[in-house]
Amino acid sequence: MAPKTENRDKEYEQILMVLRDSKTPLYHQIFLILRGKILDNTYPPHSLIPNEKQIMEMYDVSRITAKRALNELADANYVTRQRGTGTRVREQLPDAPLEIQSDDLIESMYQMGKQTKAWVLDFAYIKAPSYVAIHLNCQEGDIVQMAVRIRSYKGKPFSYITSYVPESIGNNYSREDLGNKPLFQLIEQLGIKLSRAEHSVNAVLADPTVAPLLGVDIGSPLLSVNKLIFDETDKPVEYLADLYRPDRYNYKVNLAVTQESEMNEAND
Amino acid sequence: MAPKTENRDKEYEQILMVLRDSKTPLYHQIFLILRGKILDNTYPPHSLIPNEKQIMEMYDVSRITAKRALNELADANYVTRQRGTGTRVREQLPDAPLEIQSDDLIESMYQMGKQTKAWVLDFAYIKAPSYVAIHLNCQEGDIVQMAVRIRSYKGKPFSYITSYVPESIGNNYSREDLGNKPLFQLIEQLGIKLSRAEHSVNAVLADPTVAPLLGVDIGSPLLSVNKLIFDETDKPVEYLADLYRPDRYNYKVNLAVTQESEMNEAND
DNA sequence: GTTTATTTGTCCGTATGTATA
DNA sequence: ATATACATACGGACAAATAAA
Repeated sequence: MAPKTENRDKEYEQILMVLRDSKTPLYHQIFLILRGKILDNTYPPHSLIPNEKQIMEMYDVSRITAKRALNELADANYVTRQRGTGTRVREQLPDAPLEIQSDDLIESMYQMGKQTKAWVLDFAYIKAPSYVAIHLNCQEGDIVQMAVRIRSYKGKPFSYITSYVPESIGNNYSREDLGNKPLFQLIEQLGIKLSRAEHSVNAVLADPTVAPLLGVDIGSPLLSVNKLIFDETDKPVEYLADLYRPDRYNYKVNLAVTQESEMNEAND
Repeated sequence: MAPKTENRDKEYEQILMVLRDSKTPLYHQIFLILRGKILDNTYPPHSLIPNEKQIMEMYDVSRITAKRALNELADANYVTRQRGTGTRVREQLPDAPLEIQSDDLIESMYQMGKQTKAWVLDFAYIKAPSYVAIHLNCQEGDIVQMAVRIRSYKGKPFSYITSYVPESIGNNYSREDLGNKPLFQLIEQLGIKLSRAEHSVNAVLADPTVAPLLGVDIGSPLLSVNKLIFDETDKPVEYLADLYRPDRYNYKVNLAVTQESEMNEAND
């Protein structure tokens, strides 16, 4: 394929441009890329990751740099290296990311509350900004409770959560409550039954506000999940804007075939 | 809160550092940030987005720069501006991102095939790399069919897809077939019934290989979705590593409360 | 209906870096 | 090497439309 090889050359030029323009050492950038693929399960436990020669070609670096990146992974206990075999992902990973199956609404939120700790950064009653009012289906001036929390897993922060709740619901619990119990439990204690949620998942860059709080560099990738949670009467009771460190949290979904889709299939 | 104001100052220093180190103009960076929030529905249609003064404070820029970012949004038909009122998100967005509800396995893949076009970049039979073999539950040497495709929505590329399929399945269709029909349909034509899928969602940075193909800058955020698809006998038949432009694709999930979780609740 | 605050529009002058002739 | 032109970005000032008190 002619255009491909043509592109290849340009790509390689760009690799040099980009990787070298950064202030972080080359070997550490490669370390981060490979660690990312280990933590997101692209390279699952027990798999062989690219060897020194392949890394030399992929990133156009010297063998010294490639080797150092792999050795960093080994030093950090992500992989084991063996002469003649290669570099293999360990069974037990250090700082394995929190994995939560986002299949069932309550169960996933329950697991989140059980396995992680929250720290309330901000807690205030404010006039609903236009975009929050639209999500919560209320008026622009209406008072809503806004809270900003950091969630930690095994003592390390992994998510930055901004929540908006209508005042009528929010003023039944305190700032302290929010640090001790998951928001969904505080809401359910009021006799409100949650029924469903809409999640919209995106990728964004860490901005100067969240980067230091999550302990990442500005401009590193974060998973953004906007959640709108409804009660039994299909009224929105909670709007969340969550940001996650991808190396400390895995958003997982299980999909199945439903009855309907099997019918749709038949129609083709 | 004392620590917060203390952080604020540091943050602002960093804003200057980071935003200004980039070669792209300040007003365009702010344009991109705001456009992202419009496209991911953080700022839904008809909502007011931050005004010039708020943007001046948020990003520590002059009014000229803030204004220009907002005017770029207006020129691109994302918002309408009105003196005394503010800047409001339009009802009809140009280049609205593709939204697919990833609730049902078949339906979501069917919608993807129906609404988008695929272009096969690469098509080859290779020895399964270690990490692919583990996902597909086969041996490391086994032959698998690897294909790389670009998917476009309304003529614009939005996803970079790498697929791995066992040889026994893959050699029943051609490279051309793959450009014309969704992979899941080609597989189902062989009498294989798909039953479930595991999705793992993450955020990554565009590397020099995918960036030009998706038409984004290197280092811009991409949504990464690793998909493992199983047949009726729970054998993995397809492993996909997908990368999406977040401004052209919205990954959406609907969660509901199941019977089980209501039982778990009762146990607390 | 009047006043006031908010928000955008328009204009000035200045400084800096980049690209071009 | 020099001069010119352009885009970016800052600060300040005033006008006009809108909304709230």
